[in-house]
Amino acid sequence: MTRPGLLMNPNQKTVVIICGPTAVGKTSVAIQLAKHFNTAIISADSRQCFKELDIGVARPSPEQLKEVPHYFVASHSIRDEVTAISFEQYALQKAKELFERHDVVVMAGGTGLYIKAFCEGLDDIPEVSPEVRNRIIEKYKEEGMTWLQAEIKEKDPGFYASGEIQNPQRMMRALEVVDETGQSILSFRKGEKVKRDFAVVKIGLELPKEELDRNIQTRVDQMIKAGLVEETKRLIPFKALNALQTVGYAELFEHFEDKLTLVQATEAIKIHTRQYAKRQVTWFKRDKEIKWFHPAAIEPENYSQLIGINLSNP
RNA sequence: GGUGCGGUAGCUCAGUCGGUAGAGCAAAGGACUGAAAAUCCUUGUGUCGGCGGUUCGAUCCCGCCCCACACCA
Repeated sequence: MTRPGLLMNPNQKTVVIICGPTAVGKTSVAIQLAKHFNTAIISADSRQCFKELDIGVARPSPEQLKEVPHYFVASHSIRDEVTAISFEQYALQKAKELFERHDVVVMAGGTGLYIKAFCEGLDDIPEVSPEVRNRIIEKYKEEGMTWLQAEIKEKDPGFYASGEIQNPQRMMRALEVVDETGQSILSFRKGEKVKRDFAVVKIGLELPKEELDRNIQTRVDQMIKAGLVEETKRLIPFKALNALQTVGYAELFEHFEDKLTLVQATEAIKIHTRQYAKRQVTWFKRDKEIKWFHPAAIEPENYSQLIGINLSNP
């Protein structure tokens, strides 16, 4: 049981993170694990947290949710502002509460930035007032990239020099920080990792590409059968919200605008989901702390070995 | 059968007044610190339908053929 390098203090509280691309099978692995340790799951998924989004974000079924308590699933509204920072705070708070009664907490999800924020924290950057933020968004809509680039070049030449001057989201973020604080966003980015008072074990799930592609195809077809079109139709009034800039919904909005047939939209969802999965893999592969497994390899007999902890449940 | 329009990258198409060609999408790889299922970066790819002719040179002009679509019979 004791494996050098993997062994942790048996008394230490541990978060077991199940990550990996969409449709790889995180949900059921996480549930298995949580049941084994008689604990709960904190989701790390930037879209499953919205109660208005169900089919399109592959929310765990009511039966699954009943098997194990889940947090950050259907817990927020699409009108709420959910960000990496608010997730960090939410998840840390939940973990703290759960550790009062459990030694292990499971976290499962595909949003790499959220997991990173939870494990290492994000740099402290002063809050930006909504007025400043909205003014920049409006101005960008009117004047476009050229304006944004000129603004950044003038107000934050350091950021301008650092690249990313084709990326409107990053530039707007940089701009709002200088406008708010008078300082470059770079001056706040210390990149220091916060030490948490719990241990973290990161498990990545991976499948051969062809198999993952097949899962994605099947899943998208099932979503359509399960009523994704109707779910999306109800959300048309909210399509401008950030929460709905989401694969599965965006394409169907286009369908409702007669830009795509239903068949074309379904095809587009599959393609965009594949691309999303690829981006997730690129992100997670960079994290050398993640140990990778085929989902089927995660079974009760191997838990302690895989996870490298010797915890049985109280 | 006749007329018209077309056949160019995996797909949709642009283009070359004759000097072997290019966008979007897809694909592959990558980045990522308060929108992250978002946003952005990099990179291929072609017997330009076939066979002949004209020409120093044809994907482009000419002829024939094949295929698709539309209309007329």
